[in-house]
Amino acid sequence: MRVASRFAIAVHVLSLLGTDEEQALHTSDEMAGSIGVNPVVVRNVTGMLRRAGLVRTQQGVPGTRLARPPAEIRLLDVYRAVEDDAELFAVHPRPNAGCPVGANIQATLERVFGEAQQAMEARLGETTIAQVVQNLRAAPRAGACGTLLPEAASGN
Amino acid sequence: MRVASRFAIAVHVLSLLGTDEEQALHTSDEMAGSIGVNPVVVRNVTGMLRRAGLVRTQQGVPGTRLARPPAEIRLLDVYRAVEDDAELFAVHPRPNAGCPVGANIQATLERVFGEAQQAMEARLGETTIAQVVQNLRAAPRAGACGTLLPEAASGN
DNA sequence: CCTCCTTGTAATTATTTTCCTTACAAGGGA
DNA sequence: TCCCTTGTAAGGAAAATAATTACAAGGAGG
Repeated sequence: MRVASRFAIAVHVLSLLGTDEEQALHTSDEMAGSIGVNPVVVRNVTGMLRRAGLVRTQQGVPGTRLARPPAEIRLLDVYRAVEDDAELFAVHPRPNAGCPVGANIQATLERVFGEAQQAMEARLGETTIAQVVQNLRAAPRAGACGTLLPEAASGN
Repeated sequence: MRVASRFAIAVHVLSLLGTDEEQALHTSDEMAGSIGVNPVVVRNVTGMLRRAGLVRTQQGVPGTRLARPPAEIRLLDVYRAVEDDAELFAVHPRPNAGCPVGANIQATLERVFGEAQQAMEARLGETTIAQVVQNLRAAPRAGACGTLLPEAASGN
């Protein structure tokens, strides 16, 4: 459990928007019911997605909609939208500069860790929201998200 | 900053052990001086590395040494030793099962996120401690780790 | 114009992780 | 036996994450 669940929530939001393009009205309350979190969390995530140009929202106007087709939204775009430029690996901050290892370990680790993170991000770049939606449809279950009970968000 | 710096510390430890195989005596205090952390942290990390079969330590006997050559220790081995089977990505725990998206999102996310994590781990599997040590030597600086002042760990 | 609904965002609190430190038992070597 | 080490539990500080409250900003419809 390292990458904040904000990323998973963002993918969930985009999946909701991508399942029925332009059809249903997706408010933060409605989506919060499907995700199981507080509506404010959804609004914070949609705000990040909006600043990244992935969705369109407007203050005062109910609903969130995709800014482009699901096939053109890669999970990497979503990741960067909600995680910004966060480093995946932490490096200890105070190695001893008087030691040959300590003096150079940070630069070396940043390089090696950066390569690993790039590999992860490259994989995220190969999957789109459209593929996620297709995967969700492959194992569908009945129910409508718009008729959720509020308790769904707080109940355990 | 998601993966705990424990991983970076573990790589640092193994780099120290790998720079001068079998030569110097590497106690937890001495390594803690190079890393800039409390010796207990080092002992906890070496304990995990020992249980993973990467180093040899013995209660009562000073020093830690590698259990196999640096070229045969991949960063992936180190990662697994200190992070165990931790999931890199968090998934929101309470999606609404009554919604088609909410009912299937967890399985889908676990698959997609798992692929991304695998890509990252695969990259870690391509780098060895020997390579890290070689990289450290490419930009050496004077100094000896064994003569460190204790303040190095707490000072800023 | 006014009311009602929404979104946007700041601020607070709670919960969980991570990190640092103290303390001490366990154990080998001189 | 003494002195050093490692191993580990336990406490607490600090940071990150999550959940919630509160309210300003703003469009839609009457």
